[in-house]
Amino acid sequence: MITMAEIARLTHVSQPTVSRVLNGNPKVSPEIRERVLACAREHDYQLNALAKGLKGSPTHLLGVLVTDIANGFFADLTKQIEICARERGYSIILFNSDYNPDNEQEYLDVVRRYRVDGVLAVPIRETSPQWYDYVKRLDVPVVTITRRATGLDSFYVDHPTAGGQVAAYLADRGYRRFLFIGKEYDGKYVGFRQWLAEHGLGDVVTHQVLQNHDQFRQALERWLAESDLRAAVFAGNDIYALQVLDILRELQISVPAQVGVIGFDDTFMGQYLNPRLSTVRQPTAQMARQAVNWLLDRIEHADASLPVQRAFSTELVLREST
Amino acid sequence: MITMAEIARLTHVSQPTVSRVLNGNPKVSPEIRERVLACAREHDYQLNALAKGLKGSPTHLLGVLVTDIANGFFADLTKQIEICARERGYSIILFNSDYNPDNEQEYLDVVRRYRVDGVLAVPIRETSPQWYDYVKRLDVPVVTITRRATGLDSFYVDHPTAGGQVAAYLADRGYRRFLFIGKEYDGKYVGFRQWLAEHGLGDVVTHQVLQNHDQFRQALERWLAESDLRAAVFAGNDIYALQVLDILRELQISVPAQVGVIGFDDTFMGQYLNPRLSTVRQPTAQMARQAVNWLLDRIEHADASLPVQRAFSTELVLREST
DNA sequence: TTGAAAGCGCTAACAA
DNA sequence: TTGTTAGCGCTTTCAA
Repeated sequence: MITMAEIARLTHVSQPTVSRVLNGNPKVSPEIRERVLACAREHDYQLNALAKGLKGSPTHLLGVLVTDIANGFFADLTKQIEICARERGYSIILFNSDYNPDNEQEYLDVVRRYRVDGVLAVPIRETSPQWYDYVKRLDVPVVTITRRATGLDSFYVDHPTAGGQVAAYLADRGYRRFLFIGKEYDGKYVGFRQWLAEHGLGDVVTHQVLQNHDQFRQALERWLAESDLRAAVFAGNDIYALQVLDILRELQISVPAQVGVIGFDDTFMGQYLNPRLSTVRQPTAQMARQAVNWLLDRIEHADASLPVQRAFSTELVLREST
Repeated sequence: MITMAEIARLTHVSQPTVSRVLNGNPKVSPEIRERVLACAREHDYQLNALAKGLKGSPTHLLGVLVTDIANGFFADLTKQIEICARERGYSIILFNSDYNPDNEQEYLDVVRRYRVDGVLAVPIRETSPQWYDYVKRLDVPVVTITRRATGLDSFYVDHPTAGGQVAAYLADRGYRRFLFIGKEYDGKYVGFRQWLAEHGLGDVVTHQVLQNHDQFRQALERWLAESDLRAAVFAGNDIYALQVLDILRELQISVPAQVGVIGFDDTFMGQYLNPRLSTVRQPTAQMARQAVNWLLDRIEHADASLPVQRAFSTELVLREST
């Protein structure tokens, strides 16, 4: 690959002059500019971003850390991030933590090696001191996305609030027993439970982790048999909801007539499912766009203002399943 | 961020000695090694990959170019690529071409700027001379994945063959009219049509591009009204299939009783749809793994053997929709 | 076994 | 307006 020095030799100018031309510095004579540009074009010159970055100038690389790119929601988020970053001239290094904190930590090291200008992350344990400490030790800005991390720039939807929103809706809709699919400490479940408790429904809610089909089918069957109050399932994400719908069909339980189902994330497929899935929409594109722009502003203006905590509101998307 | 020179100063050795220690060169005295390692650990040293890459040594960066990361199939593929690359110590720069050849070309330039060691790509126009020429001009190995590109390393499933496989299955299943959803030049459609033509069914097959719901619904309705031969829809990917199922439900046409539907890719959701989706499985993980390993072997052993064309076979996954 | 010196390709400061 | 020089952090000779 041809270098500036080489072009300089071929066009009989100094190498810094080539640099000036290629960087659009106005104070070069038109003839030299022409000669250099022609030569660069002819030899298909490409800047060596490594050499440039070495001199301390920005690498225009962003680290993007997500938990699981195969999940449609994060795939979509990543896509938005990539589009937005590209618009501003940045490329992204992608890393998948797979919900493993060791991977997460390793990645933050890798990211430093490549001297990325900043990091966008969906952290695993956003509230843990380790995450906070680790981020604080990095020498580049880090923005947390989709989760709220105290003391760090965060662009997120408030999961407890969203959980409460779902509870209110389901209760209003006449449901009187509730099953949440996901981890007990999931913010959505916390807010869901809390709303129900505050409205006298605290003893009719439980949760279940979805591990595999059979285990879950049994658990669901058992739960349904326990009572004949009108029941609703709140799935922690649309993928769980999809699986719940499938099992209910196996059990020949009709949705929403016998059991209501609501998901979370409003992934693409939800609108086409049978029955169409009620769910909670996160403003993915907006969140991604604002997070990227905020990060890049911090980078480009060496902005050291206080961390922002930007909460986005969720929106109930009501379709056929509730 | 601390540098080798800094560590050298602190430990009273020369900077190259620090380099030796950090690179595990055996010929350094144990005491020095200890001192240097301790200092590096204490100051949380991280190699500057840019400086290293500048010296011509590998960057351990791979460019990954996909058409649409938001499509579950490519999200899955990317995930597998990332896992496999990380196992061998490489990080990936991700690009989304969005089926736009301009983006594609731009990315190949960006990738050169960062001096990636190699590229894995899902090209848009894998058979076009432009793609071939562009790849040939790059000075790093490029491996084409999921598509077959003549003259270049390719790890793919043969789409025409898969299309033929689908045709044979549908015909055998008693279907007598066929609609393919996708572009006319799609390899799957080519093979599909060819098989049908060879078996006297060439005049009962057509195709339709899915642009938006209404346009497609009308087209589908019209097509269904044209004849009452037993009809099947072959969707170019599972996402199309999902939409076809939805429209058929709107039209109150039962699947598979009145119309059969088969998808392509075997994305995760297919097994949970109602009805469960028949589809064609690509061996994603295997394809990704072999492609990455092949690419890395080329890189690491400066292997300049002839291009390989590795075709993977697809597998019909028969569920409820046909 | 260790150090000195050079150089990768670029930007930035300073001179001319 | 252009060139000279230095230096970013590292690896790689070559000497000692």
